[in-house]
Amino acid sequence: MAIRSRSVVTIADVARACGVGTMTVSRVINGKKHVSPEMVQRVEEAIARLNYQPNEAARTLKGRTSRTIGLIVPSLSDPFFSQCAHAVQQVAAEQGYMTMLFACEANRNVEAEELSQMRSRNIAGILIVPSSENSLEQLQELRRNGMPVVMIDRTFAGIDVGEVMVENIEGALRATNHLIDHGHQRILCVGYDREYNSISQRIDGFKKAVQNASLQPQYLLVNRGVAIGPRVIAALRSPKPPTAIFTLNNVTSVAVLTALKREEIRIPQQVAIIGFDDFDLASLLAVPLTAVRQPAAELGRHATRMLIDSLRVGNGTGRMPSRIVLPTELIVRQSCGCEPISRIPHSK
Amino acid sequence: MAIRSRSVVTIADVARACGVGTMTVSRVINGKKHVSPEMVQRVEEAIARLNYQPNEAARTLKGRTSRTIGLIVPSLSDPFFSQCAHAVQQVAAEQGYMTMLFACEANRNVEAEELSQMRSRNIAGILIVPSSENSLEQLQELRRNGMPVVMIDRTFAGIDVGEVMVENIEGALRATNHLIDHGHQRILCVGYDREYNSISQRIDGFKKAVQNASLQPQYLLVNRGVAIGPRVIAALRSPKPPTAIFTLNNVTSVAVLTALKREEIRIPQQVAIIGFDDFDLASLLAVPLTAVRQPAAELGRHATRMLIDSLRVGNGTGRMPSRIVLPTELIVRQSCGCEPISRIPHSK
DNA sequence: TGCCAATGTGATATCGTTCTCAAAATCGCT
DNA sequence: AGCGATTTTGAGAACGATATCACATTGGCA
Repeated sequence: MAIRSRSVVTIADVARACGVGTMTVSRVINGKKHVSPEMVQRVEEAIARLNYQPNEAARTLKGRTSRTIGLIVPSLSDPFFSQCAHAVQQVAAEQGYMTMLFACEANRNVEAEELSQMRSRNIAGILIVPSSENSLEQLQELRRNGMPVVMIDRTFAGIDVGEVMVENIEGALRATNHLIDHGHQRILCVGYDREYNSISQRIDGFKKAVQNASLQPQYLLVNRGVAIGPRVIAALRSPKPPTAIFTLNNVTSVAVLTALKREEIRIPQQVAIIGFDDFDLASLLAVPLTAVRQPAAELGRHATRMLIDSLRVGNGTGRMPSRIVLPTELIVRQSCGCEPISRIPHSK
Repeated sequence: MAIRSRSVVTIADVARACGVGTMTVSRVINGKKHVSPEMVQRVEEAIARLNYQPNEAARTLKGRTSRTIGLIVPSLSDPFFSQCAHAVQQVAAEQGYMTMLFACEANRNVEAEELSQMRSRNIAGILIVPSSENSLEQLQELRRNGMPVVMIDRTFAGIDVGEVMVENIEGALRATNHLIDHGHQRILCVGYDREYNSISQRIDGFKKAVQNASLQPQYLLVNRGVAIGPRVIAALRSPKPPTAIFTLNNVTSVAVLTALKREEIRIPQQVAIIGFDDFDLASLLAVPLTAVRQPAAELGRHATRMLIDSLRVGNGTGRMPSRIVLPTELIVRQSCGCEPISRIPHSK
């Protein structure tokens, strides 16, 4: 025979304990004006004594918006996303917001379902690393209803959301140039097909660098789900094989490295490699990987601040004009053929 | 002049559209009995047409509990935790629960703050990888009020929460034995001091194996915040240096590997190493790391199921009797001195 | 036929908070 | 002293959903 007693202390209890009305207590809690100092003290004492905590559900119901932001990422197994999520959660917490976490596994249905959940839960705003164009319409609908939205890492055209990106073109350009500087003439760009504009931009950067050097760009772009390793090996066994590889993201780098290891192809002697997206263990690899570092945590931080700012000023229906683009950094290690030296910060 | 219109459609709107009372609509939504089939159809149509979604805040306020679980992890940068978090989120979503994510950075104040947030948000239950004993009292208080709690990876005595652990003792024993089988006589156990019982158990397993072989256990246990790399190097330069190292967790392994690399100490020739806790890139390292694999995702899955089960049956005030212990697996690679062979599954 | 049970439906109270508005008290100024 | 302006306070109505209870309507069965 369970007696449910969770969170029994209500604002009314506090009010009664002080012999005042609930409104007075409410005003004290919310730091409003028009309360006498002594009253503030008396109420605060009672709150502490009774261990009172406001019921967020009631507040949300009344105020129409919870102090909660939703974060949708494709997955947490990719350190890029988990670092980003981590930063989001931290900044949000600092600002008094909770983070509702969603990992959609790049599944459009899941993403859609999650967005719909957001609506019913009076989420204050949405941070999303969008996985597919399919949710676009739903996001637009949410925007129309005044929901602030910030896209991280990737964006889609035609929707007025906040955007926090990295300098993909410049980063890819810089990386490719580095390979060219090493004397490579046949460079293979490996990754998933132009799913997102971030990937597109990286491909564009690669192309630009290669063409600037009057070389022929080579591509190996596959669809999600296709094993990329064997394709790379095949390319390396073709008549005029690439002497260097530029991988478009984290998972691609790992896939390629794994394949190269299995086939015992030596880096950088037989093939050099630079990856877009750095990761913690890159320096401990058999051949430490030269990589374009994306400031994952920074991305998350900026996005969260942007979102919360727009929450504060506007009532949500305002536009989301902002766009932040963060620089990348080329971390030179040995997979490109360099002796390990230094970091080359990247600026325009 | 913004007109706020978010989520205007209420249950009353649906009721009006059907010319019925709100209770009828509510009954349809919640699949209760006592509604005629035609009415169900009519209401469901209206719901779809109006794109109605129930307001969770209102439901929570009335029902006293939200369909939301809280997850507290020390950090997301450790892949062990992020994999775990990922699994939690997935299982929860399948069961219709949302996941509120918290990363406490092993900061006791943050953890406390987060727990108190949980209370005010009518969280249905808590999953926690506890960071310190400090929150124990608070957790106990929550338990007393009927909040289901499941601890993951670590537990503390004297509190009746659900527990999902791995076989730490057996895993450490197995790993240490493997080193002993390689002929090592002086094995150093490296890690952070007995902060958690999971670490304690690993140390116990190590000790047991070493003593079974009539060897002297050697320890290098530091407090959090102390750089572990230099200490290891110092130990290796002592008169009778260890010939093998057993690291107690992920971050320790990485710290040690980094130090060994910097000092150009060769693995496994100069020192062999086995780590507790495997990670994705372990096989791509300069010397692929032999490690005890913990089923991080499984841990998260089991914990989530346990929590949600206890949510369903009890009204929360029941006891949380369960304890699940999952097996580990020794992944043999080359850092132990083996040629790369196979996985040795671990069973009692 | 009469009566109890089961079914379908809606009016109303309630959850805990904040908003609106009005009343009371205080102050400043002519 | 008089009067408007300001501060301090509280009563009551929301917010949107569900629980409770009451009221019809049906059906089964003696």
